[in-house]
Amino acid sequence: MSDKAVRSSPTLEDVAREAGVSRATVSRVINGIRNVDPDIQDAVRRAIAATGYVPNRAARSLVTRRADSVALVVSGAGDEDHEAGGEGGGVLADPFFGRVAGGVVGFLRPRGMHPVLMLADSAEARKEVTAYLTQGRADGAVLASTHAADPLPRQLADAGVPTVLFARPPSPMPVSYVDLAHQDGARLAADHLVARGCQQVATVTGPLDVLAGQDRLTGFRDAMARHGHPYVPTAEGNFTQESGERAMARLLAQAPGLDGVFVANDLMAAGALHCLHAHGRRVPEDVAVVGFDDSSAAVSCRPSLTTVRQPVEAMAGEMTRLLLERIADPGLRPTSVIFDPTLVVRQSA
Amino acid sequence: MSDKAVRSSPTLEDVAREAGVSRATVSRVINGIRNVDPDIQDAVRRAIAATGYVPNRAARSLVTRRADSVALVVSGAGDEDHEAGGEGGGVLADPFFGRVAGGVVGFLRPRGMHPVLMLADSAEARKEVTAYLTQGRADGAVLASTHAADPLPRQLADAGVPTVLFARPPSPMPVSYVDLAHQDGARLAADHLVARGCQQVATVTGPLDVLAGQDRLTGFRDAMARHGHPYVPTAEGNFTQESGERAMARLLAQAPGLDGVFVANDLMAAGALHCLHAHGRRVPEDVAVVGFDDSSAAVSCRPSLTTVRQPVEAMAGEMTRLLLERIADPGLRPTSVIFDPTLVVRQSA
DNA sequence: TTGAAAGCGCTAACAG
DNA sequence: CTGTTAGCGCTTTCAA
Repeated sequence: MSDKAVRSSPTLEDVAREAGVSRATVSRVINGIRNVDPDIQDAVRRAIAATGYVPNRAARSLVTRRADSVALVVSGAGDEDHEAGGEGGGVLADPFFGRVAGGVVGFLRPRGMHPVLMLADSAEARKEVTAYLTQGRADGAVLASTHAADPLPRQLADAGVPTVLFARPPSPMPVSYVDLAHQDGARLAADHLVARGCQQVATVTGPLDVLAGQDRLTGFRDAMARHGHPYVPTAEGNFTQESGERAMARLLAQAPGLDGVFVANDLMAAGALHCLHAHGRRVPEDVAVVGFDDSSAAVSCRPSLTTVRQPVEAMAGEMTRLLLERIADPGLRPTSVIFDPTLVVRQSA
Repeated sequence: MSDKAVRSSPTLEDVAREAGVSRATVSRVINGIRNVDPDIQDAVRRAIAATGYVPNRAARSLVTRRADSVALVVSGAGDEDHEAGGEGGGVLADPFFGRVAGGVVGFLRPRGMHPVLMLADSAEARKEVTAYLTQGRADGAVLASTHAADPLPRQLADAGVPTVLFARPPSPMPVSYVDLAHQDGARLAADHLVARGCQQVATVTGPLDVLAGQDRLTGFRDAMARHGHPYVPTAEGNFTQESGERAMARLLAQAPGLDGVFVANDLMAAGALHCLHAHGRRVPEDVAVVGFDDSSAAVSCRPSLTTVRQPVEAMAGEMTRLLLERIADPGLRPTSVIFDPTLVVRQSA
């Protein structure tokens, strides 16, 4: 036996000894710093392989003051579910967050990073998120909020935490974000409905206290006005399937002769489809329906949904890229990247 | 100006000076070690508040050799999607993983922890996961696999990483897991179908190379046999909605007179509903349908699904509890916890 | 019950 | 181009 037991993993010191060089040199090789003799690099690499060395992140973080990690925060404004041991499923179970997570992971993974998943749906939870970031356990955060009034973006900005948002913040603040050209998307829907000959169109809107909800409505209204339809019946939903079903019923009562409807997201559109079916209206023969998002709901509906596609994964990827950029260069000024929607034509319109 | 600029966050040293004690004492107070004079404790706490001290996790990890963090790994066996910058949305977008994530976060958050989200859907990715854990960046992993042949559980076990699986591993290995009593669930479905008077029942199975798929089938068959129906027509699906739709069509061709069907998960059941509707069969009048999982699909279907509930969030929470237990006491022998399913009656049966 | 001191493994000046 | 050296902030014996 040697002086020390074989336990624990090898350190830089061990590799250095094996390679017959100093710790510093090994460190340089590992961190890809040039100015290292190629022969020595080889020797070091061999030594690393021989010892099975893996760097100790904590030690590195301690000196670099970087966690080499980012947080993926799913946030709400409410004070809903508290610790129970099984809550929060609701928010995370939303396929939308799955897509965001997929985009974030897709970007991070090739770079050897993985996000820390945090749920911030209460004041308490938001404080924890801020504390976590402040502690330096993650170098920054990508944040997707469900509610417009979410105070977390501002909290993080104030705390000096590099942050990138999904969607423009409702009140101006110096923070980067990615978003979709919602109005353009709504216009796509309007143009399609008009092009297929709809004479009386209506719309189920999203919650109007959310920017996306507003923008999709105004975009749709403007486009319809340009097509000579200044008045568009509307009914507000809250992005859930059930609310879409109810809103559609109200629309039908309000405008029995409607032959086209733009629903501000696919989930509500699925609800609208059920309502229409229950009322004996055929889709798309009697009523054409256009959704928004191109979520999984769009393809599982019958008929499948013609919808405005939001490239969520790409947006989440870009969000992550922006974050890493800011982390690397904290002096950077906030930016925004706006993505263009596209129309996906299926059966419903 | 003092000797050093005000930059950077305060350290233990600063707190100690402020409180007029030593670093060690402050450390003891922070870590809740007894044998510290109450008065001094107060002084220290005041000093902590005054300085706004937050512990540096990296420094702590360096000495404790604990990351105080766990990984939530979503794994597959395939070698599908590679780095592209937006992939992986598929797996994570599955509401099932959302529920798992919700359960894990629900358990972890009250304890001040947050999971690192990792996707392991290629050999490359699996190596990265193993490396990450081996590096000690996380103390252990909760793992949910999509495919039965996933080699990751074994890899982690071999690497000595504390691991807890969702679902029993297909080949025996010394690892803890939580699972559902699938056969009991299938029996619940059979009993319900028989009780409501179905004479000719069939079943759409899950993929039969997956334990859950097998168990649900054998459980259903056994129960039906006990009810005097030794033969049950079956069609295999792969847990996707589309496969359920196709399998249902095959079943209809095979047994045109069927009046009851057990579908091994809700997604396929939704597909079956569409197929039945297309064939002019009313549900539940002509054909009663029972699903499995009680996922969000179950309530968004029309008619809504009577289904066997799998308490995913609770299972994920328990999985996390087991993991923390193992991390705290690595000597512990592997255990398993089996949850009981319940029947949720809605409209389809 | 408290303090002094010795590192944990790594990076980053600074010499050579 | 490489080695020496000094910590990063914290926990933890070991004495007092």
